[in-house]
Amino acid sequence: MRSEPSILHLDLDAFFAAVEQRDKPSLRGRPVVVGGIGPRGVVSTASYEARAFGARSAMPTHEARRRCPPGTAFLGGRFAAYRKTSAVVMSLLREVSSVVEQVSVDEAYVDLAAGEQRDLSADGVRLLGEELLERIEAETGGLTASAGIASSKMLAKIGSDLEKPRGLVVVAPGRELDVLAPLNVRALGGVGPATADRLRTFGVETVEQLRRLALPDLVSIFGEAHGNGLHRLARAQDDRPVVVERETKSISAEETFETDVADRARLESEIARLAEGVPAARRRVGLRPHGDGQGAPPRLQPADPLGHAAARHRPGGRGHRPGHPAAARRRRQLRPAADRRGGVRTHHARPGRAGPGAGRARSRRARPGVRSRRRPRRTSAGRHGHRGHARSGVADRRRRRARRARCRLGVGSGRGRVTVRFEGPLTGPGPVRTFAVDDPQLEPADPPDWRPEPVA
DNA sequence: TCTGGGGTCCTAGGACCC
DNA sequence: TCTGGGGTCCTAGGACCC
Repeated sequence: MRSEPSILHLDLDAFFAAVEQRDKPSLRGRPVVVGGIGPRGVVSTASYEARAFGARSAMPTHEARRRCPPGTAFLGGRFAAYRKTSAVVMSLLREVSSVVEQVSVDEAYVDLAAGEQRDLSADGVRLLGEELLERIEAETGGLTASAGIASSKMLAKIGSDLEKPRGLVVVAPGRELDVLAPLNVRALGGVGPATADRLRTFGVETVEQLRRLALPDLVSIFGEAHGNGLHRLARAQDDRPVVVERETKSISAEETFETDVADRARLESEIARLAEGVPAARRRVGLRPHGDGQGAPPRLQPADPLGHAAARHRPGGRGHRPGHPAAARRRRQLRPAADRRGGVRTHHARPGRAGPGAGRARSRRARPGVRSRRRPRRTSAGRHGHRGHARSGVADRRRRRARRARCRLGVGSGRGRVTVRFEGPLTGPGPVRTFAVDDPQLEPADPPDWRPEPVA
């Protein structure tokens, strides 16, 4: 936490919907919903008019249709237009400071303390923020944004959300805990539905109540990293720096089928199709290109025909003993009845390989699993200390059951391979099969002068 | 027919080694 | 030979974010 309010968080208001309303005057003043418009689509952004009827982002589109009146516009989205407008805003931010961390297409942090000396008093940064919001409005054709300015990223982000739309909140140093105390724990970054559910069982709903839980209790409930993170967040302890570039660590491709797919052959061909796009996507983000970038498309081949690995790690199978009769039965029974989603993911695409740009990447990467459970890790609510998981619990088990019932097709990854797992309800005969996608582009070394391409 | 698609990070636990 | 501690490497699973 800094001694001055020198971190600004900017968030564009109902961004996708606002771009649509700007470009199509007939939509102004009307409810607009942007997102997936298919039978299984979800809402990306609802305009404020649509929010008045209860439409929200992440809501299934059919639910938004049910809530909104006739005349509501449901749009699939024009991402090129959104990116173009976003670029205008980001360049305005870079005029304010050279240290701008773009978090997503409509959100960024700005370090006001970087570079030239400026007035970092509460009044000074308020004036700066006011001018910034005006410029954004003028240069984007009327789009509004909200900003929070505070002594940490956490408080800046919370501030930008407090008076949306077109809000500007400066959290004066020393006032952080007062701002935080009455908020619901969900306002804290890293507290999602699972953590909030779990906290509620301990009678904790607000940040103030969270602050009364002792650190050892939080750690025993949520584990080392998440427990420590919650303890710090509740006390407004956050010293994450604003960083200009973020390294891409994994790429994936995923699609939800319009209708559930129960046919194994069809499933395999869909996965193969998705997998073919992965090397190209990887090149696009500058992750692990090699040679001239040409290579054979990935192939699917059976890797573990009996599905032992998949069975061992099935949800609910933790602590499962391989010799147990129930385990053998479960192995025989594993077969998805239907899948609604397919996907392929690669990540940590070049573990342990040297190459220009790779040194920094490797040193920053927390290698999965390389971690002693006895030695307390230095955790912080900073870069990644406040994420984690909630163990077991009724809600947790309920969710796991729901996941199985949805027949999700899960996808994992490994060194130099993409593995595809099938998950489904434990019904019917037939083994689960794990497939490896051979990707020749993962192996060869980079040319010595290779540099990652900037992420678009 | 409730719940997309792109990511990040953390943790449990098995295999293996000393 | 047995037992166990401690560490590393890796996979799978889960929570969370926009």
